[in-house]
Amino acid sequence: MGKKERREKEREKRRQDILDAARSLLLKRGHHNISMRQIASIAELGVSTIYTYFPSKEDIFAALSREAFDLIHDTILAAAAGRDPARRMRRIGEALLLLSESHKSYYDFIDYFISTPEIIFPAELKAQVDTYGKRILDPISAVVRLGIESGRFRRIDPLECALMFIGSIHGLIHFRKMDETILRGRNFRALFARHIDCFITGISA
Amino acid sequence: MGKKERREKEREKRRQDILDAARSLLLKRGHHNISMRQIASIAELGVSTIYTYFPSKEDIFAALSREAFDLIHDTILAAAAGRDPARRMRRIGEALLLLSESHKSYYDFIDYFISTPEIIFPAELKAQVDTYGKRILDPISAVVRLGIESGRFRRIDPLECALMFIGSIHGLIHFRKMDETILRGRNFRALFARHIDCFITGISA
Amino acid sequence: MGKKERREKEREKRRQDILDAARSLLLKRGHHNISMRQIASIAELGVSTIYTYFPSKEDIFAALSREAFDLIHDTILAAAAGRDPARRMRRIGEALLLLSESHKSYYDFIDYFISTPEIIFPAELKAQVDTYGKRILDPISAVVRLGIESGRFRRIDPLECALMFIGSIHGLIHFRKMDETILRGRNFRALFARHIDCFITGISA
Amino acid sequence: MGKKERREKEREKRRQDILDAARSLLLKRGHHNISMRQIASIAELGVSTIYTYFPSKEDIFAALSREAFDLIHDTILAAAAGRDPARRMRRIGEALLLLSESHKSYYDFIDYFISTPEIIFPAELKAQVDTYGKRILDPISAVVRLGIESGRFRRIDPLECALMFIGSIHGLIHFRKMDETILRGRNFRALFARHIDCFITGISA
DNA sequence: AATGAATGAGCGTTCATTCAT
DNA sequence: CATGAATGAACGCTCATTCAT
Repeated sequence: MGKKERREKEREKRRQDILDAARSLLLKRGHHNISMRQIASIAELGVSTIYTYFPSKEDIFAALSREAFDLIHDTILAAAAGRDPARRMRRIGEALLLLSESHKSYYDFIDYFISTPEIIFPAELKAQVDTYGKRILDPISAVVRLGIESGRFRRIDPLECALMFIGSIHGLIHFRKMDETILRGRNFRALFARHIDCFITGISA
Repeated sequence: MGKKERREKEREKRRQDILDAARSLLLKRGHHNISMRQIASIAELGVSTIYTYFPSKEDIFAALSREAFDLIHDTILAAAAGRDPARRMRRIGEALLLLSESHKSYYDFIDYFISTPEIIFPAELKAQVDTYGKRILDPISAVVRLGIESGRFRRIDPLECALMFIGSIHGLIHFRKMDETILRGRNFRALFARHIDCFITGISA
Repeated sequence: MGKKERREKEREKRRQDILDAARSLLLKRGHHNISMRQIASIAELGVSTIYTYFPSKEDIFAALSREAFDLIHDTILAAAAGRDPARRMRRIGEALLLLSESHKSYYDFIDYFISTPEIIFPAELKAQVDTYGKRILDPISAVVRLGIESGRFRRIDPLECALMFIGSIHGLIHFRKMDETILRGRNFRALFARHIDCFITGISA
Repeated sequence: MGKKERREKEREKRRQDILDAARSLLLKRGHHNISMRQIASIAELGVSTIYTYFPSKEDIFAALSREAFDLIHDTILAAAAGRDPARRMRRIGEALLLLSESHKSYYDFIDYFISTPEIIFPAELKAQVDTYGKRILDPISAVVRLGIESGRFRRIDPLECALMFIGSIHGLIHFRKMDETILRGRNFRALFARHIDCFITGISA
C-alpha cells in the first residue's frame, strides 16, 4: 500500500527531525544541558510525541553516539586515502584534530562517552554502542597493515597500533582544553604534529 | 589549648568525610548526577552542614581536583628516580598505569576533570586548578631534559615532550575501560608497555 | 470544536484557582512569606503544575495586581456617576472605603503592592503594572476637570488632584487597621467623611 | 559593685552594637533581606551570641520600630516649632517628606509595619509597638489645638485632624515610589506642597 | 557569657516521564 | 498518531534557631 509507505516515510522523517534537534542542541550546549522540552521545542513537536519515537532520553543519545562514531569513521576513512603510510597516518591525525575543532561538542560527546560510559548509559546500551565504535579503528589498522607490508613500519599488531595511535591522539587532544591556562603561548597544532611524527618514528622500521 | 586543637582535628576529619563521599559519588555517577543531598547522605551529615565546610558544590570539586593532582604528582616524582632516562620514562608510565588501577577513583576523577567538556568550574577557579595541575609535568620535563643533556634523546622541548608523554599515556589508559568490549582477549599491560617503548624510540636520538 | 473550548475554559478556571490561592496567602502572610509550595497546596495542584500556568512567582503577583487595579478602576468609575462634582468625589471616596471593606483582600493587595518598599518585580514588570494602575486616576481626573470647568473647583492640575485625592484616602484607610489600637473608641467612618469634606473644601473655588 | 555595673554597661553596649548592625542593614537592604548571620557578622559577634540579647529576630525588629517611631516623633517635634500654626503644619509635612528620603528604608520599614502589621509581628508585640507609635500624633495635635485656639483653624477634633494630616501625607508619600513610572516628568515636591496647602485651606476657619 | 557547629525545614525552579483525550 | 496537561522528585542553596562546650 502506498499509504503504509508514506506513513513510514513520515515517521522516519520525524525521527530525523528529533535527532536533528537533539544534535543541534548537543553541539550548542553540551549533552548535559539538553532537556526534552528543548528538543521538542526545536523539533516543533509536543514533548510527549518524542516518546512515541524514542523510549527515553538515553536512547536519543545512543542514536547520536552512533551518528558521531559514523562521522569519525568517515572522517578517518576519507583522510586515510593516499600512498605513503606515514603520510596517511599524519593526515588521519590532522583530520581528527580538525574534527575535534569543527565539531567540538560532537567530539566531546564521544569523548565523554568513552571516558565515562557507565554513567551515561546503562551497561547494555553502552556495550552495544561501544562495539559499534570499534569500527573507527578499522581504517587505521588497514593503513598500518599496508605500512608493515611495504616494509615501512615495524612488525606490530595493526589493531594494537591503531589503538595506540588513536589513544595517544585522543589523549593529546584532551589537553587542547588547557589552551588558555597551561598551554598559553604555545602552538598546539605544531605540538600535535610533532607528536604524530614522533609516533611514526617510533613504529617505523 | 588542647580543646581548640581537637576541634580543628575533628573539623578536618569531617572535611575529609565530605570529600570522600563526594569522590565516591563522583566516580559512580558523574559530576552532573551527584547532588549535595547525596553527598550529605553518604557523609551522614545534614545538607546545610556541608555548607559550613565548603561554600559551594564547585569548591568541593576543586578540592578534590587538588587532592588528585597531588597524588599523581607524588606518584610520578617517586617513579622518576633512577639513572637511565628511558628507563625512568618507562617507570613513570608504569606507575601511572598502576595508579590508575590502585587508586582508580582518584585517577578517574582527574581524567574526568580533564576530559569533561562542559565547564565544571567558573573560568577563574578552573584556571586555578588547571595551573595547579601543571605541576605534574615538572618531574617528567626534568627527566626529558636530562635525557637530552646526556645525548640519549633528541633535542625537543622538554615541557612539550612531557605533555605528549602524559597525554598519550592518558589517552591509552582511557581504553582500558573497554577491556570487556573492544579489547576483549588482549593483554592491555603488554600493549601499554609497547606504546611507551614506541614513544621512547620516537624521541630517541 | 467544543473540545478545545472546554479545555480552554478549564485552563482559565485553574488559572483562577491559582490566583485565588495566591491572593489569599498574600493577604494572610505577606509576599515575602508565601511560597509556591503553599500556593500549590491551597490550589490543590502540584508545584510544577503552577509553572505551566505562570512562568514565575513574579508573574503571579503581576497578574494579581492587574486584577486588583481593574476592580478598583471599575469601582471608581461606577461611583463617579452624577452631576455635582463635590458629591461625586464624596461618592468615590465612600466607594473606596466600602471596597476596602467588602473586597478587603483585593484592596489590601493593591495597597500592599503600592507600599511594599522592596521591589517585588523586576523594574520592567513593575513599570508595566504601575502604568496599568495609572488608569484608576482617570475617572477621578475627569470629575476634577468638570469641577473646574463648572467653576466649583479651583484651577488645579486634574491629574495631580486625583493623585492627592486617592493618595490621602489611601493613607487614611491605612489607619483603619489601627481600629483596635490607637483608634479605639472612635468612629472611623465619620472621621473618613470629614477628611473628604476637608479635601473638597481645600480645592473648592 | 563596680563589677556588676561594668558588666551591665558592656551588655548594654553589645545590645546597641546589635541594633546598630541591624539598623544599618535595614537601611541598606530592606528588612526582608536581613539575616541573623549578616547582623552577627556586622556586629562582629557569633550568631548565637545575638540570641542571648534578643530572643528572636522579631524582637530586634520591634526594638528598631520603637527607634523609628522615636525618630519620626522627634522629627515632627523639631519641625513643629514656630508661631503660625499653618506654617508649622507645612514644616511638619516637609520634614516628613525629607525624612522619607533621607531615611528611606527606615521610613519604609515603619510604613510596612503600619500597613501589614499582623504579618511581621505576633499580635501582642504589634499592639505594643502600635501604641508606642501613637506618640507621633501628639505634636501635631498640639499644633492643631493651638490653631483652633488662635482662631485660625476650624473647630475640629485635634487628634482626628492629626490623623488625617499624617494619614494623607503618608498616603501621598507612597506614590513617590512611582516617580519613575506614572509620575515621570512631574515635580513631586511641588505636588506635595500643594497638597499640604490644600489640607490647611480645608481646615482653616 | 559567648560561641562554633549543626541542622531541619524551607526556598524557587526544572526535569523526564505519564496519561487521558 | 499526536499532544496538552500534570506531576513527583529532585536540584543548589539559605535560613532562624538550638545546643554542647
